Amino acid sequence: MVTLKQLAKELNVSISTVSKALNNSEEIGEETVKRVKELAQLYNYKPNKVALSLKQNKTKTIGVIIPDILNHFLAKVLFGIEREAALHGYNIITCISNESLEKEKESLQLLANGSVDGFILSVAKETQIKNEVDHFKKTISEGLPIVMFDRVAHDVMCDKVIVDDFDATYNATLSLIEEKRKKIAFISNIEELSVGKLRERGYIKAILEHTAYEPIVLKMNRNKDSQQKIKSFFKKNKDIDGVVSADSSSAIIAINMAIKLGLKVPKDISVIGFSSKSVSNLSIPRLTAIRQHAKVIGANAAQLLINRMQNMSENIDVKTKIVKTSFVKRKSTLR
Amino acid sequence: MVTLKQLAKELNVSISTVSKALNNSEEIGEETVKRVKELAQLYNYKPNKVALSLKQNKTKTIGVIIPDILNHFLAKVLFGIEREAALHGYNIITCISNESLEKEKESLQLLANGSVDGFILSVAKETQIKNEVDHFKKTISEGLPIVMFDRVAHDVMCDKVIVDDFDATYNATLSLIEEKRKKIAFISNIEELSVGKLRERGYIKAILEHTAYEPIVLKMNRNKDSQQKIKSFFKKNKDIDGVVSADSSSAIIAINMAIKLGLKVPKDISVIGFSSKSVSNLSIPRLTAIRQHAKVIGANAAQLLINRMQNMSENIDVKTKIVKTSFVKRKSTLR
DNA sequence: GTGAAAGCGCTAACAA
DNA sequence: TTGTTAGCGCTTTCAC
Repeated sequence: MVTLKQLAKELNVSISTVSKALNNSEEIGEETVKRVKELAQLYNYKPNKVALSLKQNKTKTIGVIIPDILNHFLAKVLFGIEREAALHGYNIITCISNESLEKEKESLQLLANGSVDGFILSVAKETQIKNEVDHFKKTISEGLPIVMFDRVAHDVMCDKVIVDDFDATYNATLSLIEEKRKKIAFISNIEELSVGKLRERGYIKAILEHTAYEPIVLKMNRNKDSQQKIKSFFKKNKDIDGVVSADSSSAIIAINMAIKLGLKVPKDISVIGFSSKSVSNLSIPRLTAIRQHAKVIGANAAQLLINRMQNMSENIDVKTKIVKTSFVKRKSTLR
Repeated sequence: MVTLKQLAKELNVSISTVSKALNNSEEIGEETVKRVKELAQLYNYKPNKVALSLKQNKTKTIGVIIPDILNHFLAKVLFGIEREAALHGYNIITCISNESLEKEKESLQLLANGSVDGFILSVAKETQIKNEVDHFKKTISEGLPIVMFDRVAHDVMCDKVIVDDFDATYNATLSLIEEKRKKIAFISNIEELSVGKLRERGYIKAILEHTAYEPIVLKMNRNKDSQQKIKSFFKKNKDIDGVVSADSSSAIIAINMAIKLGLKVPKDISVIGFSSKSVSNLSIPRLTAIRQHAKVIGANAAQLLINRMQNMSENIDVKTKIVKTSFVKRKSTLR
């Protein structure tokens, strides 16, 4: 990489002249500016990012800590973050906590050394289970703002972007009740997560508000054999005619299993799941889905963070932004 | 963040003494080292990464340019890269080209300003179609090594990690022929990509080597209605009893559509697709799959790059590493 | 055993 | 209009 120094030498002017010329300072003569710019162009000069960061004490880089990049929802949020960040001239450094508290702490530590100006993260499963938040608080106290999305730590004062999980499953369950479904089950493989709990509660509330209904819940471990679990569940709980699923894959499997067991979807059984478009399209009939607008969540998180970073002096109150889900009627439900 | 300067002031010693003490230099007295370390600990001192990078002229950061983070395979490679990089103390800056040549160029440009020490990337679709490679060559000539994976530009001299796509579909097709399938079709929604072409050729070769077989190919646009396309395809080409799919989602849809059309899988029709475990589990029966070992690919790419970066002086020959696919027999084929 | 000084690449206040 | 200088945080050579 060419440096100002080299350009200056070749042009027989001082470094600061070159710097000013390239930054369109009024101070420098037209002729000089022209000469400098031409040479810079020729050598494809780019100001060294590291030197700039050191000088200006900010990196224009956001640290993103994601629990699981293979989770489609989280990947999509990352996409939204990246796009919004790029729009504002920010880069993102991605760390994957792999749902581990230790790795999460480590990543936070590692990047809090001047590598980034702030963080966007979703809390790791282990962290949520153990309910640890000190590492977040410490980072914030060091002057690095955090924005949390989806899985948030309520005890930490910071900006947050969340989904109306509770309302979403509540409404989804209501809609199945309106379809006159009699036995509505809830399937989840994320019960340990804050969002998993909220989704379950939304379902429970809708069920308990209606006499003649009672909760039927299947909780699975993410890595276990879902097909078998769902099959036994269907066999054990005869006549289930409605399913609300907290994730996408179990919803797809539920549809396929129902068909396999000789049921017609949605004639005999309706299925609703949290899902993105691409996954909803995998089943026949297509899955009626609760969409979370992951990209919007990512974009919002990035906006909140960038806004906070650019106004570090003012002490803005922390915001919690709720991105509403939408209900996308496809073919796995009656209405 | 505390700096050496502040520590030095508080301890009434010089900056260099503090620096040396923290780096366990032999020069510094035991007592001093102890005092320094204690205060550093107290203030949670971390050496400023940016200053280090400037000083040492390397960032310990890898730029990763991914065409599409929502592609499960690519996301998984990213996971592999991140893990391997972290193991060696490297961070990754992620850019998403969104399959666009322009964005790819831009990202390369943007990070080639000292932000990263090298790149790992998979070539964007548009880039492959237009067959542009100058931006890669330019980056390399600026002293920033590139490692390409999966979708590579053959005209660029750099390390590469690829999959044995050709052999994989060739063998998959053979295995269907051995099952005594009579009409074997190939379904692809990635025909524009280098890997898509290779996969198709592998299939074609196997078919042409056997008289009594002829190629039946369905090419789809990624964003169009795959369910409808596959349905028409099945209806138009009666008696298809074997499917090799270049991607995972069309394989899953093919299984579901076959069932929907009254066929038994795998009794009446076998389906094989490129797929990861999690997606293969979505269909009933589970998809027999060609696994690409995405994480291994990512890890290999990271290793190649780190190795090259750490031996920039020596002029090592470029390597192309082939990560072999494995054939995972599940329930959508007879054998 | 400790400190002063230079230098990585850049910007900006100040001097000429 | 142009140049000199200091300084961002750190390491390292060379004096003391």
